[in-house]
Amino acid sequence: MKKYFKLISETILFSGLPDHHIEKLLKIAREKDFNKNELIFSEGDNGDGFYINVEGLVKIFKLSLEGKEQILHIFGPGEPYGEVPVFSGKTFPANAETISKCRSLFFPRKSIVNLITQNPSISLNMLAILSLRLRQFTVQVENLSLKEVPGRLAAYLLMLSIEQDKIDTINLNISKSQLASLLGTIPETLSRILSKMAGQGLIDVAGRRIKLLDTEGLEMLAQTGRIADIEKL
Amino acid sequence: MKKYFKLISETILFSGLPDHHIEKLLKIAREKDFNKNELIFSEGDNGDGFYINVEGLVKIFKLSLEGKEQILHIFGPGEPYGEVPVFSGKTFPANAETISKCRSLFFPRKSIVNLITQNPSISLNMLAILSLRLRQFTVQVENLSLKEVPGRLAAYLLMLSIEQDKIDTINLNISKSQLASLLGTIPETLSRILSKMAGQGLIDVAGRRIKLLDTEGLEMLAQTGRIADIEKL
DNA sequence: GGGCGGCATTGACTTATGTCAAAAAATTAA
DNA sequence: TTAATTTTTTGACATAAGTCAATGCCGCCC
Repeated sequence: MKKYFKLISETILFSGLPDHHIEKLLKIAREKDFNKNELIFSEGDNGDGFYINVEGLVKIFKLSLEGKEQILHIFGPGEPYGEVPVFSGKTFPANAETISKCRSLFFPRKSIVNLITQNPSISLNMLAILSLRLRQFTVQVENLSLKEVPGRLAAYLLMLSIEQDKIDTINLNISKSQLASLLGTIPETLSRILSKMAGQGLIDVAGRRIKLLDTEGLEMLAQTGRIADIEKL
Repeated sequence: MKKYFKLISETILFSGLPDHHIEKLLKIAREKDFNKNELIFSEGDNGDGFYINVEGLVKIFKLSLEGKEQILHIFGPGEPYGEVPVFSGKTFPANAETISKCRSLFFPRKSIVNLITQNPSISLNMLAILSLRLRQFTVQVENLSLKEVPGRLAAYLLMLSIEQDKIDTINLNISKSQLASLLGTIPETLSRILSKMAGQGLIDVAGRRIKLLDTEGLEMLAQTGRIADIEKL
């Protein structure tokens, strides 16, 4: 488990924690490996601990009765997930499944509650993480309710370009159908909108590689969220 | 401030806290009064503390550039709001405005962070509150993305009927245009759907008083979320 | 109590996005 | 490489929900 020392000590959750504490933590943690497209937990399950992802991508999502999927988060290495039941005392509010081959560390509920009780800085870190996640949710609700799909897509592309070094050619780390599910739409609609935006000279699409040709225009689209308002200008 | 003792000691946040602690808290708190439709804070403002509402209703909402509003929460007496900046270190992610004449208690950041540092049970309470709010957001995203407006409305009505004593005649505590904004739609659409559902014998509408005539049907509508799927049966 | 202003409803119309089906492209396996 | 499976794209069509505008309704305040 020593191999995770660096990663774990650099996570937001455990940053500022003295080394001997982190070593203790790593003794408590259980390594869990998952194949691609493997279910980690389901909505309604009881959660007796939370995870920190160390390798691969995990998606957190809701399903409708007809099978439409809405992705809530995608978590990469270093990010914790599945904490809600630990503190709320209720079940998981959504499903978790791997997008790729994955490895996560599992921390049992008891030990994390102990740690928080003894260590105020951890509890403040955890409060910060949950607050940031609430923040993200306000953005997602705003996107779904107040922006049309092109606006959500533009916002996502711009976010990626900031995440990935600010170069104007970005790489989707997920498939287009997963992206559709993240943006709250379906693959057909996403496909049409990608080619429409390419036709307008905003982007250039080549598989998972997307070149941002007009960041100004994309920013306007992301802000207004509505096609109609742009075409008025 | 003594008059708030009972209310504060019964909030989820401070439940289990010894009396002398609550008295200390009430000395720290500042009483804030607001008129109807008064802005409490705006998205992007710095937050140097959080609030507990004691009287009236507060809405937390996002605004689009064109002025469309999406309500995220409505908080009544005993509920805390505005905590995100306290822990995330960032600004308010949304706006807060009163729906009615209102009174809230304001707790400065410093004293609440102190309290948490000294009192692990408070920090666990706060973690529980934030976790429950994350849970609510997953439901809101699900509603917006996977359910059509009639489904969201049915779910809301059923929730109200549980909140309000389980009697089958419920009372909207907000105006219909505010309800539209909470459900992620506009008043015209809500109005049409209310009369459509009345026509189908699901409900009976008289101003803000709504009688649930067919809870079975409403539950099905709330679950499937899509009109088309119901009409197939 | 009467007029005023916000709230709610209704109608005609537009549009963004979903549905279904089929073809094309890309990825994986054999 | 070829075959097989999945992902993506394209087309024709259906529809939920938004827009704009007008009217009706109700509570509120002078």
